[in-house]
Amino acid sequence: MGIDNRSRIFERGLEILGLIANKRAGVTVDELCEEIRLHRTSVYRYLGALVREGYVDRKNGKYVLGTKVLELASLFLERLDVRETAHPLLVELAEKLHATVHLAQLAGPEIIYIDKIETHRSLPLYSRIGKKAPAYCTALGKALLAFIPPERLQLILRQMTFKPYTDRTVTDPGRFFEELQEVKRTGYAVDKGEHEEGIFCVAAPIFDFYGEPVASVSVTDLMRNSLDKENRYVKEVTRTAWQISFALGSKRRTHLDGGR
Amino acid sequence: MGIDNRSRIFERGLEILGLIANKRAGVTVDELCEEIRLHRTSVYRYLGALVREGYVDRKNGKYVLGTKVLELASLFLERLDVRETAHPLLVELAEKLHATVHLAQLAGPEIIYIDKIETHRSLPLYSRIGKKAPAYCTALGKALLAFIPPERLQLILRQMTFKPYTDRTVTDPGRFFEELQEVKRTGYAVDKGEHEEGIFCVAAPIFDFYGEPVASVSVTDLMRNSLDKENRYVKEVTRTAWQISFALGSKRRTHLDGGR
DNA sequence: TCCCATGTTGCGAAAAACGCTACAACAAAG
DNA sequence: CTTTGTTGTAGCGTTTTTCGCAACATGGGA
Repeated sequence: MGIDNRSRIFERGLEILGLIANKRAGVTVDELCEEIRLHRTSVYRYLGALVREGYVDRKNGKYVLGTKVLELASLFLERLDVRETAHPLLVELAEKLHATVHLAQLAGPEIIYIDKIETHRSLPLYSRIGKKAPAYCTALGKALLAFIPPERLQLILRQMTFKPYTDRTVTDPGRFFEELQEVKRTGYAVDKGEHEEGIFCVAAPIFDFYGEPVASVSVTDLMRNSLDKENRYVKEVTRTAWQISFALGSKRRTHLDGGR
Repeated sequence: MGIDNRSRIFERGLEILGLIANKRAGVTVDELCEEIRLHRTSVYRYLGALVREGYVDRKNGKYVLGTKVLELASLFLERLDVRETAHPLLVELAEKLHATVHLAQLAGPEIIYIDKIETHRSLPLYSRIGKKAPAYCTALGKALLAFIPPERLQLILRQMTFKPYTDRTVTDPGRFFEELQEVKRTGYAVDKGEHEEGIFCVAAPIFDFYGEPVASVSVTDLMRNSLDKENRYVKEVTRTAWQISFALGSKRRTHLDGGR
């Protein structure tokens, strides 16, 4: 952490950019002079650089943010990989709960695991990074399906065949759809041995900058668990999912918010 | 047009920010030194300011864009009333045509996407909000260039380099100018695989209260389409553009009316 | 251990910014 | 039609800041 005050001019320039950003209606040169206590001439020179580089535009004699900031933000988002962002938080979650944690994306009517964190106590499971599993009988899948746009959901439902993996697997489309509504309402999904016998999962969706569900995170344990433990899983998984969403720049405040 | 080279330091700082933005994997101090031919010490001081203000973060010893750029971009988008006004109408258009819809602004000789609506059937495209594309080979760009004041057009034309993206890209300035006249006459622009191979676009300009073209709206599809479908796209896109213009208080009755 | 890459600090020479004045272009007011 | 005010440029002496050098930490990896 370099606490080096020695690039004052550049810092002041950035400060001016920040000031302009925070005035939605635009700002005049004199207002800027007032705020940073500089001579008009000097402010013009900062503005010249900002305008030349595209960070600031002139609109009806006032200065407003330019398109360059959008361009940078797009590059910032491009670099943001859900997996990279999520990983440390997933490790933290796995360690806190002493259980296996998964990260998955939708791939048609299936999910694909894109990350997996095991702890010393974790169970031998079917999953592996890159492996696929059906979406309709996994918590990870349901957490995602519940939040995608209705048209896309319909499309995916049509591609699905509800094959029973265990005697708890939901195979009735109507009942499945109802379950998704419940997931949408509560913000998390569960799987009680619907895919693998005796395996219990809780999952929550992760939203990106645009409010779109891009991945989901889950914790896995044996089914013979107390209600207390189950509640703790729900709480921690949703918390982690929310943290990841936040790190991705999501604007959602709760799972009930609409996208965008 | 302030041609005042006198804020070199600030400008150089912004240049450094731009360099960092364009390296997705992050950049080291020495790489930056190389690029701008400055001593390592100085670069550190610029970076110090950028990190302090949140424009840049350190990630594994490399420097990458920070969250501040996202923050500014969201403020930028918030200020755009075109976008807010247009959004519901764009969604409607996308649903009606089952195709991807874009909203863009001019940014010098390029366009920048400020909104994008996808449907379940939409194509995987290169675009993203905040991303830029050349104006001369996109329908969105041509729809805007055709309606800006001649002096401004001349200025922008001088900044353009006509690089061929596909073998259909128009690279002759004279022919391009003629095409703009045609766009001005008909009120809409098309792009038949001039930017992305096999991609077809129709765009129409949006005018604000003062009759100035402030944005354009487009619909995108594959090129293998019937003339009927093409005509439908033209009709619907221009209709939506007019609705948005109207909502912005545009006084134009047709695209042939003069501005102001 | 030494080495090399990475990051921090002190200081003088050199360069840039600051802010003064002056001035042009334009609009609104008198 | 002049006056007054606003907005943006330009030149230049003075003052402040930066630049780049060298020296100095730090902290792995061969």
